[in-house]
Amino acid sequence: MASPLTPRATDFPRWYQDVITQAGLADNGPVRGTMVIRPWGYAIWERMQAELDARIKAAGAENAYFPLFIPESYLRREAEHVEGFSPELAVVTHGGGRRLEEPVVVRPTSETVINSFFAKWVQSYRDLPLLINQWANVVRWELRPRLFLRTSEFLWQEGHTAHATEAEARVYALRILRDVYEATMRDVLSVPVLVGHKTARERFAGAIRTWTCEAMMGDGKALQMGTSHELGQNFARAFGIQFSSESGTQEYPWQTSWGVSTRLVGALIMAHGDDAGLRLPPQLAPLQVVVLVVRDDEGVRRAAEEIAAELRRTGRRVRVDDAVDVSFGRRSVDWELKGVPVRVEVGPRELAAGQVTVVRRDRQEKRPVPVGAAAAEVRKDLLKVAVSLREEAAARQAARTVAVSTREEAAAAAADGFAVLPWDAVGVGGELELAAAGVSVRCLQRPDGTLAESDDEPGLVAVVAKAY
RNA sequence: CGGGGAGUGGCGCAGCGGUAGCGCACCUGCUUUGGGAGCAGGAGGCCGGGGGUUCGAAUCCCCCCUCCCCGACCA
Repeated sequence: MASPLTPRATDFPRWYQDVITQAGLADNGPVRGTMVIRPWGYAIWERMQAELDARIKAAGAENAYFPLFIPESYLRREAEHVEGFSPELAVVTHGGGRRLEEPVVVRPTSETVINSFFAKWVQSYRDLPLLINQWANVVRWELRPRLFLRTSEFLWQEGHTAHATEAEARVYALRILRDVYEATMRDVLSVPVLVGHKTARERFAGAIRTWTCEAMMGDGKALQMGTSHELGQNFARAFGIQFSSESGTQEYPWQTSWGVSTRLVGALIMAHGDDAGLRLPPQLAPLQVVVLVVRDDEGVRRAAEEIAAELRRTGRRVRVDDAVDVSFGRRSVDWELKGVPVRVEVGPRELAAGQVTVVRRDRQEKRPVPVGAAAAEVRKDLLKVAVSLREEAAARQAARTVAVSTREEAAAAAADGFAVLPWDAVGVGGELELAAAGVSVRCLQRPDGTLAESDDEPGLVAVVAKAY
């Protein structure tokens, strides 16, 4: 039987769709661009949420919830913001069987509603900083949807903060970028990312500065995984947020906003998946270990249960697959598609020799392990999988990143990887030229990969790639 | 919105004037079970919609609808 997946080298986008279907991650919804997230996919998202939520709270933000419906007039208050979002708004014109006097938009993001309340809540410098996060769905009507990567409705987290000074806002935006986003991507998703500055062209509508986490996918294309924005005083002015300073003057606060979405699930698939399916880092895997009963046998079942029980006692997420009426091959393939990091095969033959077989999903190598040592070996393997997935992704990124010096070279090199060149060699005009070639400036950094103070700092380099 | 394709059981497709079929999946039974098992039996389809041509239309003609792919926007 052939693989249920199109090989990545044959057609990467199709492979991506195949993985989502075969691993049971999601289905298309009935309305174009909408997505049904199935249990296996949702469990992965829930774990991402939990990890992000803990880090967001550690950074001092509190969760709250704001309404789905926003008065259309709110969007218009910030000029760039409306302009940026108008093309993708879903607008509700009728409610309760009547035409609404003022249409309401389904939130594409919540800057406007949240800031209208910040105006009410912020009176004094003592009310600052105000650090709010919300988990919600948002709608941005998409012409070319792709499951998890670009859907008309998606789930995300959006943080919104107000600070007394520009410097404090900047520090907070960067703290979220590094301590929450970059750390989660690296340590939880096992996806190494480039952090950098967005160019004016790629900046969030209404922001004065946008920071980004960009990762390289299995086909060499870039994916924007998360952004953190400095909003300056734009929204504060638009929504009349003012506070009395210590010296008694009325001031506008400096704000930030930041978000990551279910797109992270797409990133995980494309960063780690192989021709056998998904490869999940143990930190996110709904099941970390499957103990597979190879053949129906009393002793085999007992041994499998014992290994599973020991792993559960030490906090691992384990399932015993004893569906022996389904062929061994079928079950192996299914768990590989789903990306379970480690599989233990228990069969009568090896058990007679006092052994079981342990298979790491990332390498697909089988090795015999004494029954008594199985649980301990599995625990070690789980740690190794997390590291090796990250290292593999980092190695790919390093191997497919080249330094170039002209826009022509950058466009060519970005065909299947990242091109790095002096930002001076691109410039605002050069970005249009690159766009015509199907590539874009993903971010600006200092040559050593660190973050620049601003996008006009001298000597910056541009990372150029094809983007999702 | 510009260019290109396609609509036929759950999914993927064939059939292109004679009244609908294949693969996978599904159901039942038996045999299997160490890498997507085999055999036998079975269920499931206003052939996208409307109109026309014809003795007869999934098939030919006209109109409409929808979806997919490629371009400009995008977490």
